[in-house]
Amino acid sequence: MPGKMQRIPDVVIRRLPVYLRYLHQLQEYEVETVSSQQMGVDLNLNPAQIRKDLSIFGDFGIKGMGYKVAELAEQISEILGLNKEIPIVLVGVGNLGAALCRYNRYQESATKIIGIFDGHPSKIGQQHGSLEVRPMEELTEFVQQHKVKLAILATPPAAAQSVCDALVAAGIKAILNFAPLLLQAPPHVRVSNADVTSELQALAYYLHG
Amino acid sequence: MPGKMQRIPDVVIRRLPVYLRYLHQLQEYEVETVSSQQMGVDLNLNPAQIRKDLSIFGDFGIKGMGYKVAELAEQISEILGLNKEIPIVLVGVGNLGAALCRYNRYQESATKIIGIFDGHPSKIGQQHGSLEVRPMEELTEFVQQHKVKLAILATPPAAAQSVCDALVAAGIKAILNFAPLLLQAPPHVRVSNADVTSELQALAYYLHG
DNA sequence: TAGATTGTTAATCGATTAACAATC
DNA sequence: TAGATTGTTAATCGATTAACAATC
Repeated sequence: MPGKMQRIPDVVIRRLPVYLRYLHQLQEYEVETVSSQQMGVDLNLNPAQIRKDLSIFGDFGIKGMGYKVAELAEQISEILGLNKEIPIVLVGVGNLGAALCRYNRYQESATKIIGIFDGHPSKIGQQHGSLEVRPMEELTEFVQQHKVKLAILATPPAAAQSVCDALVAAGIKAILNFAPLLLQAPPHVRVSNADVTSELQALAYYLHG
Repeated sequence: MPGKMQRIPDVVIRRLPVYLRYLHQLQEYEVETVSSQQMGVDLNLNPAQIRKDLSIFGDFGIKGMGYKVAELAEQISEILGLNKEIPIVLVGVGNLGAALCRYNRYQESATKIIGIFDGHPSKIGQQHGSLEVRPMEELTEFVQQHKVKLAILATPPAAAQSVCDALVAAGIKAILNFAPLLLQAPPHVRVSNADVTSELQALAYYLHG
């Protein structure tokens, strides 16, 4: 669909990592091709939806045959921009932050935490894996020097908005926010909320009803 | 709207905790009433949507005046079932699990982790806050004895599906899944995915484009 | 009362799904 | 070729938003 401009819904973008992980799994079992029908069964999705999602980005399938697993995985990686390493800064090295930090090392994903920051003096210099906690004062320079565009925010809620502002000012384009509050950020900065308490509260609804 | 039966979209349920937190914030500032207009501005939502969401559950507002903050917070808590403590079991006490465990104590929310479990022998008996890691063998009995309906799954992906099966068999009704894989669960069990890698990969898309 | 704001209906918008011609 | 499965159009479904009568 060359040249055709079109807004891609966020809900589609959020399914791409799901497809990608599934394809990687198939690769482990040395499956070479897969149909949208089969994907639909395994992922609990409508096959037409899967085909539609994929066809937004190109004609990746082969009629009568399905999709080549390795090729499709490659294409989705490319769409998401995962072919090169994506550097991340993490701000707030508390319980959760430290866990994410260690978690980071075992994952083989393009996204990689390369700098960790905390506002609390006692934390500065602490070692987490191969990373040392840096003071907030170094944030802007670090982000700009390493061309970091993605940040994880895991501070206490009281500090979150000012950290967010600092990240935005430093040129960050997207934030994964674990702090339990609604961040105010300009429209060109994408914020994704991953607050555990809210998730649990929403699930609580389904326990009665 | 007494007696009127209607399916409530998940997207509405997921907004309720957002409203609730906002109302709690207003309470801290001793704001007594709030209009959907004001809420819309502060939460970046359409006021009509907020009114519609709330009116599904009852007539909580006062025409010409707005909503009483304390009363609305109470109502939403009730809708979500947060008026009584909601016991949670956490399975998988790795980095993330342990962090969630400690995190748990500082939050003042109705949802509370009361039992933590791990399949790895070396972890059994470890203390995390006031909780001691229990062996998987005790899971079913614990869940049933304490009438636990909500679980957090934070095991490595290889163990996740069998843990999920065990949780379902024990009578769990909802699972917050941090493991990076798609869990297969029966329709009466609600699964919410909170996989960090997928979140980051989706955000990666917005860094170029 | 006059002004403000709700709850709700109707209009709009957007996403999902069914259906099928194209074609491997 | 016959069977299978894509990419895409059209139909459906559902969620968001605008508009406004009801009313505090």
